Amino acid sequence: MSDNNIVDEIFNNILSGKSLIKNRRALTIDYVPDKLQFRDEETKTIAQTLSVALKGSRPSNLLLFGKPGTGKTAVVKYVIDNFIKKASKMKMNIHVPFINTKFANTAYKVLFEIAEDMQINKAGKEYQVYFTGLSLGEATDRILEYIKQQQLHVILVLDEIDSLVDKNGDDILYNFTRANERITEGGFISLIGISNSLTFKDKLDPRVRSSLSEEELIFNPYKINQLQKILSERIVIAFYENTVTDGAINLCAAMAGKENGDARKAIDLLRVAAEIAELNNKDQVTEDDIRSAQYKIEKDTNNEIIKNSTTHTKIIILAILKSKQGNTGDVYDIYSRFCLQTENEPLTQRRVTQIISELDQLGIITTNIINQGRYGRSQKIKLTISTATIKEALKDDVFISPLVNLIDQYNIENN
DNA sequence: ATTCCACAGGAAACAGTGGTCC
DNA sequence: GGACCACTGTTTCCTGTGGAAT
Repeated sequence: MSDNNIVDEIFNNILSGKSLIKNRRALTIDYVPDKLQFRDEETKTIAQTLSVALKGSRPSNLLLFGKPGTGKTAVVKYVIDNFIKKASKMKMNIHVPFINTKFANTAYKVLFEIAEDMQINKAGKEYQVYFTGLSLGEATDRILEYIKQQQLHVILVLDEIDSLVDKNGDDILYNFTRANERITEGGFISLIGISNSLTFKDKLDPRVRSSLSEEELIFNPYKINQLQKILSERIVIAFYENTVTDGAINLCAAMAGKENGDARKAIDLLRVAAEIAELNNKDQVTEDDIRSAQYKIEKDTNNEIIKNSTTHTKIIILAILKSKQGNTGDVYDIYSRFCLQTENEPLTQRRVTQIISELDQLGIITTNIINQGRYGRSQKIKLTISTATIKEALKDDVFISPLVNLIDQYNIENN
Protein backbone atom coordinates (compact mmCIF):
# COMPACT_ATOMS: atom_id res chain seq x y z
CA MET A 1 0.00 0.00 0.00
CA SER A 2 1.41 3.41 -0.91
CA ASP A 3 1.69 6.20 1.65
CA ASN A 4 -1.07 8.10 -0.10
CA ASN A 5 -3.50 5.27 0.49
CA ILE A 6 -2.65 5.15 4.17
CA VAL A 7 -3.26 8.89 4.46
CA ASP A 8 -6.50 8.54 2.48
CA GLU A 9 -7.68 5.74 4.69
CA ILE A 10 -6.98 7.62 7.93
CA PHE A 11 -8.52 10.80 6.52
CA ASN A 12 -11.66 9.01 5.40
CA ASN A 13 -11.90 7.03 8.61
CA ILE A 14 -11.82 10.12 10.73
CA LEU A 15 -14.08 12.27 8.59
CA SER A 16 -16.69 9.64 7.82
CA GLY A 17 -16.29 7.80 11.13
CA LYS A 18 -18.73 8.11 13.95
CA SER A 19 -18.12 10.97 16.35
CA LEU A 20 -18.35 9.94 19.99
CA ILE A 21 -17.65 13.38 21.48
CA LYS A 22 -20.27 16.08 21.06
CA ASN A 23 -18.59 18.79 23.18
CA ARG A 24 -14.79 18.67 23.08
CA ARG A 25 -14.37 21.78 25.21
CA ALA A 26 -15.99 19.97 28.14
CA LEU A 27 -12.99 17.65 28.17
CA THR A 28 -10.36 20.40 28.37
CA ILE A 29 -8.56 21.81 31.38
CA ASP A 30 -10.18 25.26 31.09
CA TYR A 31 -13.76 24.03 31.19
CA VAL A 32 -15.63 25.07 34.32
CA PRO A 33 -18.90 23.16 34.74
CA ASP A 34 -22.12 24.92 35.83
CA LYS A 35 -22.22 22.90 39.00
CA LEU A 36 -19.20 21.54 40.86
CA GLN A 37 -19.56 18.20 42.60
CA PHE A 38 -18.31 17.49 46.12
CA ARG A 39 -16.97 21.01 46.68
CA ASP A 40 -19.99 22.83 48.11
CA GLU A 41 -18.34 23.72 51.42
CA GLU A 42 -15.22 25.10 49.72
CA THR A 43 -17.30 27.09 47.24
CA LYS A 44 -19.33 28.61 50.09
CA THR A 45 -16.27 29.56 52.11
CA ILE A 46 -14.58 31.35 49.20
CA ALA A 47 -17.78 33.15 48.20
CA GLN A 48 -18.42 34.24 51.80
CA THR A 49 -14.91 35.54 52.31
CA LEU A 50 -14.99 37.57 49.12
CA SER A 51 -18.50 38.88 49.74
CA VAL A 52 -17.59 40.12 53.18
CA ALA A 53 -14.46 41.76 51.81
CA LEU A 54 -16.31 43.57 49.05
CA LYS A 55 -19.17 44.62 51.31
CA GLY A 56 -16.82 46.06 53.89
CA SER A 57 -14.40 47.45 51.26
CA ARG A 58 -11.46 45.86 52.97
CA PRO A 59 -9.02 43.19 51.88
CA SER A 60 -9.28 39.53 52.82
CA ASN A 61 -6.73 36.93 51.91
CA LEU A 62 -7.23 33.24 51.28
CA LEU A 63 -4.92 30.29 50.87
CA LEU A 64 -6.04 27.05 49.18
CA PHE A 65 -4.11 23.80 49.40
CA GLY A 66 -4.52 20.50 47.62
CA LYS A 67 -2.85 18.05 45.27
CA PRO A 68 -3.20 18.64 41.50
CA GLY A 69 -6.61 17.80 40.07
CA THR A 70 -8.53 18.29 43.33
CA GLY A 71 -10.63 21.10 41.90
CA LYS A 72 -8.95 24.12 43.54
CA THR A 73 -8.61 26.16 40.38
CA ALA A 74 -12.04 25.11 39.11
CA VAL A 75 -13.75 26.19 42.34
CA VAL A 76 -11.97 29.56 42.36
CA LYS A 77 -12.81 30.16 38.70
CA TYR A 78 -16.40 29.16 39.32
CA VAL A 79 -16.80 31.55 42.25
CA ILE A 80 -15.04 34.36 40.43
CA ASP A 81 -17.06 33.95 37.21
CA ASN A 82 -20.23 34.38 39.24
CA PHE A 83 -18.72 37.26 41.18
CA ILE A 84 -17.78 39.19 38.08
CA LYS A 85 -21.27 38.79 36.63
CA LYS A 86 -22.81 40.00 39.88
CA ALA A 87 -20.37 42.89 40.25
CA SER A 88 -20.93 44.17 36.74
CA LYS A 89 -24.70 44.19 37.37
CA MET A 90 -24.12 46.17 40.56
CA LYS A 91 -21.63 48.46 38.75
CA MET A 92 -18.86 47.58 41.21
CA ASN A 93 -15.35 48.39 40.18
CA ILE A 94 -13.68 45.00 40.70
CA HIS A 95 -10.81 43.39 38.86
CA VAL A 96 -9.72 39.78 39.20
CA PRO A 97 -6.32 39.11 37.61
CA PHE A 98 -5.88 35.34 37.49
CA ILE A 99 -2.18 34.56 37.15
CA ASN A 100 -0.75 31.07 36.77
CA THR A 101 2.69 31.51 38.30
CA LYS A 102 3.93 28.30 36.74
CA PHE A 103 4.05 30.28 33.48
CA ALA A 104 4.56 33.77 34.92
CA ASN A 105 7.35 32.24 36.97
CA THR A 106 9.25 35.33 38.14
CA ALA A 107 8.15 38.21 40.31
CA TYR A 108 8.48 40.64 37.41
CA LYS A 109 6.46 38.47 35.02
CA VAL A 110 3.68 38.31 37.60
CA LEU A 111 3.62 42.12 37.80
CA PHE A 112 3.61 42.39 34.02
CA GLU A 113 0.71 39.91 33.78
CA ILE A 114 -1.26 41.84 36.39
CA ALA A 115 -0.74 45.06 34.46
CA GLU A 116 -1.83 43.39 31.22
CA ASP A 117 -4.85 41.74 32.80
CA MET A 118 -6.05 44.98 34.38
CA GLN A 119 -5.29 46.88 31.18
CA ILE A 120 -3.02 49.20 33.15
CA ASN A 121 -0.66 49.21 30.19
CA LYS A 122 -3.30 50.98 28.12
CA ALA A 123 -4.12 53.49 30.85
CA GLY A 124 -1.25 55.88 30.34
CA LYS A 125 2.50 56.08 30.25
CA GLU A 126 2.89 56.93 33.92
CA TYR A 127 1.34 53.56 34.91
CA GLN A 128 2.83 51.41 32.16
CA VAL A 129 4.67 48.22 33.20
CA TYR A 130 6.91 47.28 30.28
CA PHE A 131 7.82 43.73 29.35
CA THR A 132 11.18 44.42 30.99
CA GLY A 133 13.40 47.34 31.93
CA LEU A 134 11.74 48.56 35.13
CA SER A 135 12.88 47.65 38.61
CA LEU A 136 10.56 45.45 40.65
CA GLY A 137 9.92 48.33 43.02
CA GLU A 138 8.96 50.72 40.22
CA ALA A 139 6.65 48.15 38.58
CA THR A 140 4.91 47.48 41.92
CA ASP A 141 4.55 51.22 42.59
CA ARG A 142 2.92 51.81 39.21
CA ILE A 143 0.34 49.07 39.73
CA LEU A 144 -0.49 50.24 43.26
CA GLU A 145 -0.74 53.84 42.14
CA TYR A 146 -3.18 52.84 39.42
CA ILE A 147 -5.33 50.89 41.90
CA LYS A 148 -5.31 53.86 44.25
CA GLN A 149 -6.18 56.43 41.59
CA GLN A 150 -8.98 54.33 40.08
CA GLN A 151 -10.23 53.18 43.51
CA LEU A 152 -10.33 49.58 42.36
CA HIS A 153 -11.23 46.46 44.29
CA VAL A 154 -8.72 43.88 43.16
CA ILE A 155 -8.86 40.16 43.90
CA LEU A 156 -5.50 38.84 42.81
CA VAL A 157 -5.46 35.08 42.23
CA LEU A 158 -2.05 33.42 42.12
CA ASP A 159 -2.31 29.83 40.94
CA GLU A 160 0.56 27.42 41.74
CA ILE A 161 1.87 30.01 44.19
CA ASP A 162 4.21 27.41 45.71
CA SER A 163 6.31 27.20 42.55
CA LEU A 164 6.64 31.02 42.50
CA VAL A 165 7.86 31.14 46.10
CA ASP A 166 10.19 28.17 45.54
CA LYS A 167 11.95 30.00 42.73
CA ASN A 168 11.76 33.64 43.77
CA GLY A 169 11.11 33.81 47.48
CA ASP A 170 8.14 35.58 49.01
CA ASP A 171 9.09 39.23 48.36
CA ILE A 172 6.27 39.80 45.90
CA LEU A 173 3.73 38.32 48.34
CA TYR A 174 5.10 40.56 51.06
CA ASN A 175 4.64 43.60 48.82
CA PHE A 176 1.06 42.72 48.00
CA THR A 177 -0.02 41.74 51.49
CA ARG A 178 1.42 45.08 52.71
CA ALA A 179 0.11 47.04 49.73
CA ASN A 180 -3.14 47.99 51.43
CA GLU A 181 -1.25 50.03 53.97
CA ARG A 182 -0.12 52.18 51.06
CA ILE A 183 -3.47 52.35 49.28
CA THR A 184 -5.13 54.07 52.19
CA GLU A 185 -8.18 55.41 50.45
CA GLY A 186 -10.48 53.83 47.88
CA GLY A 187 -9.14 50.62 46.45
CA PHE A 188 -7.70 47.48 47.98
CA ILE A 189 -6.12 44.18 47.02
CA SER A 190 -7.23 40.77 48.26
CA LEU A 191 -5.04 37.81 47.57
CA ILE A 192 -6.08 34.24 46.81
CA GLY A 193 -3.13 31.83 46.71
CA ILE A 194 -3.55 28.35 45.27
CA SER A 195 -0.87 25.85 46.25
CA ASN A 196 -0.22 22.22 45.38
CA SER A 197 1.99 21.80 48.40
CA LEU A 198 0.81 21.67 51.99
CA THR A 199 4.26 22.53 53.34
CA PHE A 200 4.39 25.70 51.23
CA LYS A 201 3.43 27.90 54.19
CA ASP A 202 6.58 26.93 56.09
CA LYS A 203 8.70 28.69 53.49
CA LEU A 204 7.02 32.04 54.04
CA ASP A 205 8.22 34.93 56.12
CA PRO A 206 6.12 34.92 59.34
CA ARG A 207 4.66 38.35 58.48
CA VAL A 208 3.55 37.14 55.04
CA ARG A 209 2.24 33.90 56.53
CA SER A 210 0.06 35.60 59.10
CA SER A 211 -1.58 37.99 56.65
CA LEU A 212 -1.84 35.61 53.70
CA SER A 213 -3.39 32.73 55.56
CA GLU A 214 -6.21 34.60 57.29
CA GLU A 215 -8.42 31.88 55.88
CA GLU A 216 -7.22 28.46 54.74
CA LEU A 217 -8.92 25.72 52.81
CA ILE A 218 -7.65 22.22 52.20
CA PHE A 219 -8.92 20.30 49.16
CA ASN A 220 -8.75 16.57 49.85
CA PRO A 221 -8.11 14.21 46.93
CA TYR A 222 -11.21 12.73 45.29
CA LYS A 223 -12.05 9.14 46.16
CA ILE A 224 -12.58 6.61 43.37
CA ASN A 225 -16.38 6.64 43.71
CA GLN A 226 -16.34 10.47 43.58
CA LEU A 227 -14.22 10.35 40.44
CA GLN A 228 -16.75 7.95 38.92
CA LYS A 229 -19.52 10.46 39.60
CA ILE A 230 -17.51 13.37 38.24
CA LEU A 231 -16.74 11.40 35.08
CA SER A 232 -20.35 10.29 34.65
CA GLU A 233 -21.56 13.86 34.91
CA ARG A 234 -18.94 15.13 32.47
CA ILE A 235 -19.76 12.31 30.04
CA VAL A 236 -23.38 13.51 29.83
CA ILE A 237 -22.11 16.95 28.73
CA ALA A 238 -19.26 15.82 26.51
CA PHE A 239 -20.37 12.57 24.85
CA TYR A 240 -23.29 11.29 22.81
CA GLU A 241 -25.54 8.85 24.64
CA ASN A 242 -24.26 5.31 25.35
CA THR A 243 -20.82 5.91 23.88
CA VAL A 244 -18.80 5.22 27.05
CA THR A 245 -19.12 1.83 28.77
CA ASP A 246 -19.45 1.53 32.56
CA GLY A 247 -16.30 -0.55 32.57
CA ALA A 248 -14.37 2.28 30.93
CA ILE A 249 -15.63 4.81 33.49
CA ASN A 250 -14.69 2.53 36.39
CA LEU A 251 -11.22 1.80 35.05
CA CYS A 252 -10.60 5.45 34.27
CA ALA A 253 -11.62 6.46 37.82
CA ALA A 254 -9.50 3.68 39.32
CA MET A 255 -6.39 4.68 37.36
CA ALA A 256 -6.73 8.37 38.25
CA GLY A 257 -7.68 7.48 41.83
CA LYS A 258 -4.41 5.65 42.27
CA GLU A 259 -2.56 8.84 41.31
CA ASN A 260 -3.65 11.21 44.10
CA GLY A 261 -7.35 11.25 43.11
CA ASP A 262 -6.62 13.56 40.21
CA ALA A 263 -9.87 14.49 38.41
CA ARG A 264 -8.01 16.40 35.71
CA LYS A 265 -6.04 13.28 34.86
CA ALA A 266 -9.23 11.19 34.79
CA ILE A 267 -10.88 13.55 32.30
CA ASP A 268 -7.76 13.74 30.18
CA LEU A 269 -7.51 9.97 30.10
CA LEU A 270 -11.12 9.76 28.97
CA ARG A 271 -10.57 12.33 26.21
CA VAL A 272 -7.55 10.50 24.77
CA ALA A 273 -9.38 7.16 25.02
CA ALA A 274 -12.32 8.62 23.09
CA GLU A 275 -9.99 9.94 20.40
CA ILE A 276 -8.42 6.49 20.08
CA ALA A 277 -11.88 4.87 19.82
CA GLU A 278 -12.94 7.40 17.17
CA LEU A 279 -9.75 6.77 15.21
CA ASN A 280 -10.56 3.05 15.18
CA ASN A 281 -14.12 3.78 14.10
CA LYS A 282 -15.61 2.25 17.23
CA ASP A 283 -19.11 2.92 18.59
CA GLN A 284 -18.06 2.99 22.22
CA VAL A 285 -15.13 3.86 24.46
CA THR A 286 -14.11 0.65 26.25
CA GLU A 287 -11.63 -0.43 28.93
CA ASP A 288 -9.10 -1.30 26.23
CA ASP A 289 -9.23 2.28 24.94
CA ILE A 290 -8.56 3.59 28.46
CA ARG A 291 -5.50 1.33 28.73
CA SER A 292 -4.26 2.42 25.30
CA ALA A 293 -4.82 6.05 26.32
CA GLN A 294 -2.78 5.61 29.51
CA TYR A 295 0.08 4.12 27.47
CA LYS A 296 -0.14 6.88 24.84
CA ILE A 297 -0.17 9.73 27.38
CA GLU A 298 2.90 8.37 29.17
CA LYS A 299 4.76 7.76 25.92
CA ASP A 300 3.92 11.16 24.42
CA THR A 301 4.81 13.06 27.59
CA ASN A 302 8.22 11.38 27.97
CA ASN A 303 8.97 11.80 24.29
CA GLU A 304 8.21 15.54 24.43
CA ILE A 305 10.25 16.05 27.60
CA ILE A 306 13.34 14.38 26.14
CA LYS A 307 13.00 16.01 22.72
CA ASN A 308 12.79 19.49 24.27
CA SER A 309 15.67 18.95 26.70
CA THR A 310 19.03 20.69 26.35
CA THR A 311 21.95 18.82 24.78
CA HIS A 312 23.54 18.29 28.21
CA THR A 313 20.35 16.82 29.66
CA LYS A 314 20.15 14.45 26.71
CA ILE A 315 23.77 13.37 27.23
CA ILE A 316 23.05 12.80 30.93
CA ILE A 317 20.06 10.58 30.05
CA LEU A 318 22.29 8.54 27.75
CA ALA A 319 24.96 8.34 30.46
CA ILE A 320 22.36 6.96 32.89
CA LEU A 321 21.30 4.48 30.23
CA LYS A 322 24.88 3.32 29.78
CA SER A 323 25.90 3.34 33.45
CA LYS A 324 26.11 -0.14 34.99
CA GLN A 325 26.27 0.98 38.62
CA GLY A 326 23.83 3.84 38.17
CA ASN A 327 25.41 6.00 40.89
CA THR A 328 26.11 9.71 40.53
CA GLY A 329 29.89 9.33 40.23
CA ASP A 330 29.68 6.69 37.51
CA VAL A 331 27.03 8.64 35.59
CA TYR A 332 29.16 11.79 35.80
CA ASP A 333 32.25 9.95 34.49
CA ILE A 334 30.34 8.56 31.52
CA TYR A 335 28.69 11.92 30.92
CA SER A 336 32.11 13.64 30.82
CA ARG A 337 33.39 11.09 28.30
CA PHE A 338 30.30 11.54 26.12
CA CYS A 339 30.86 15.30 26.23
CA LEU A 340 34.41 14.87 24.94
CA GLN A 341 33.18 12.60 22.14
CA THR A 342 30.57 15.15 21.07
CA GLU A 343 32.93 18.11 21.57
CA ASN A 344 30.85 19.64 24.35
CA GLU A 345 32.40 21.31 27.38
CA PRO A 346 31.16 19.22 30.36
CA LEU A 347 29.13 20.94 33.08
CA THR A 348 30.24 20.75 36.71
CA GLN A 349 29.15 17.87 38.91
CA ARG A 350 27.02 20.28 40.93
CA ARG A 351 25.01 21.24 37.85
CA VAL A 352 24.70 17.60 36.74
CA THR A 353 23.33 16.69 40.20
CA GLN A 354 20.78 19.46 39.75
CA ILE A 355 19.74 18.18 36.31
CA ILE A 356 19.43 14.63 37.69
CA SER A 357 17.11 15.92 40.38
CA GLU A 358 15.06 17.78 37.73
CA LEU A 359 14.73 14.54 35.73
CA ASP A 360 13.60 12.81 38.91
CA GLN A 361 10.87 15.41 39.40
CA LEU A 362 9.74 14.94 35.80
CA GLY A 363 9.42 11.20 36.38
CA ILE A 364 11.97 10.25 33.71
CA ILE A 365 14.18 8.60 36.34
CA THR A 366 13.89 7.45 39.93
CA THR A 367 16.63 8.08 42.48
CA ASN A 368 17.34 6.42 45.78
CA ILE A 369 19.98 7.60 48.22
CA ILE A 370 22.20 4.72 49.30
CA ASN A 371 24.81 4.74 52.04
CA GLN A 372 27.86 2.60 51.48
CA GLY A 373 29.49 3.59 54.73
CA ARG A 374 33.20 3.92 54.21
CA TYR A 375 32.51 4.05 50.48
CA GLY A 376 30.42 7.17 50.77
CA ARG A 377 26.91 8.26 50.06
CA SER A 378 25.43 8.28 46.61
CA GLN A 379 22.25 8.11 44.57
CA LYS A 380 21.10 5.00 42.75
CA ILE A 381 19.63 6.31 39.51
CA LYS A 382 17.24 4.27 37.37
CA LEU A 383 15.46 5.21 34.16
CA THR A 384 11.70 4.71 34.27
CA ILE A 385 11.30 4.80 30.50
CA SER A 386 12.32 2.31 27.84
CA THR A 387 15.47 2.51 25.71
CA ALA A 388 13.18 2.53 22.67
CA THR A 389 11.43 5.71 23.88
CA ILE A 390 14.77 7.44 24.41
CA LYS A 391 16.07 6.39 20.98
CA GLU A 392 12.85 7.50 19.32
CA ALA A 393 13.05 10.91 21.00
CA LEU A 394 16.73 11.46 20.13
CA LYS A 395 16.86 10.06 16.61
CA ASP A 396 16.47 13.45 14.92
CA ASP A 397 19.10 15.23 17.04
CA VAL A 398 22.18 15.35 14.81
CA PHE A 399 24.50 16.14 17.71
CA ILE A 400 23.29 13.28 19.86
CA SER A 401 22.48 10.50 17.39
CA PRO A 402 26.16 9.34 17.09
CA LEU A 403 26.03 8.66 20.85
CA VAL A 404 22.79 6.73 20.47
CA ASN A 405 24.50 4.51 17.89
CA LEU A 406 27.36 4.02 20.35
CA ILE A 407 24.89 2.83 23.00
CA ASP A 408 23.48 0.37 20.45
CA GLN A 409 26.94 -1.09 19.86
CA TYR A 410 27.46 -1.32 23.60
CA ASN A 411 24.18 -3.21 24.04
CA ILE A 412 25.05 -5.70 21.27
CA GLU A 413 28.49 -6.32 22.85
CA ASN A 414 26.85 -6.99 26.20
CA ASN A 415 24.17 -9.39 24.93
C1' DA B 1 34.26 7.08 69.44
C1' DT B 2 36.21 8.91 65.56
C1' DT B 3 37.37 9.17 60.79
C1' DC B 4 36.35 9.06 56.17
C1' DC B 5 34.06 8.62 51.78
C1' DA B 6 31.21 10.34 47.99
C1' DC B 7 28.27 12.73 47.40
C1' DA B 8 23.58 16.05 48.13
C1' DG B 9 22.10 20.31 47.99
C1' DG B 10 21.87 25.44 49.73
C1' DA B 11 23.67 30.12 48.95
C1' DA B 12 25.89 33.48 46.53
C1' DA B 13 28.04 35.18 42.64
C1' DC B 14 28.80 35.55 37.75
C1' DA B 15 28.22 35.83 32.59
C1' DG B 16 25.46 36.54 28.83
C1' DT B 17 21.26 38.17 26.92
C1' DG B 18 17.59 41.20 25.95
C1' DG B 19 14.94 44.81 27.22
C1' DT B 20 13.83 50.15 28.74
C1' DC B 21 15.12 54.77 30.17
C1' DC B 22 17.23 59.17 29.82
C1' DG C 1 24.84 54.97 23.71
C1' DG C 2 25.62 54.09 28.36
C1' DA C 3 23.26 53.09 32.65
C1' DC C 4 20.18 50.20 34.57
C1' DC C 5 17.16 46.19 35.17
C1' DA C 6 15.55 41.20 35.19
C1' DC C 7 16.14 36.42 33.74
C1' DT C 8 18.44 32.09 32.89
C1' DG C 9 21.92 28.89 33.28
C1' DT C 10 25.86 28.05 35.37
C1' DT C 11 30.02 27.84 38.66
C1' DT C 12 32.15 28.15 43.11
C1' DC C 13 32.15 27.46 47.76
C1' DC C 14 30.47 25.42 51.43
C1' DT C 15 28.07 22.47 55.05
C1' DG C 16 25.66 18.32 56.06
C1' DT C 17 24.83 13.29 55.85
C1' DG C 18 25.13 8.39 57.58
C1' DG C 19 27.08 4.07 57.89
C1' DA C 20 31.41 1.16 57.21
C1' DA C 21 36.10 1.11 58.54
C1' DT C 22 39.46 1.97 61.92
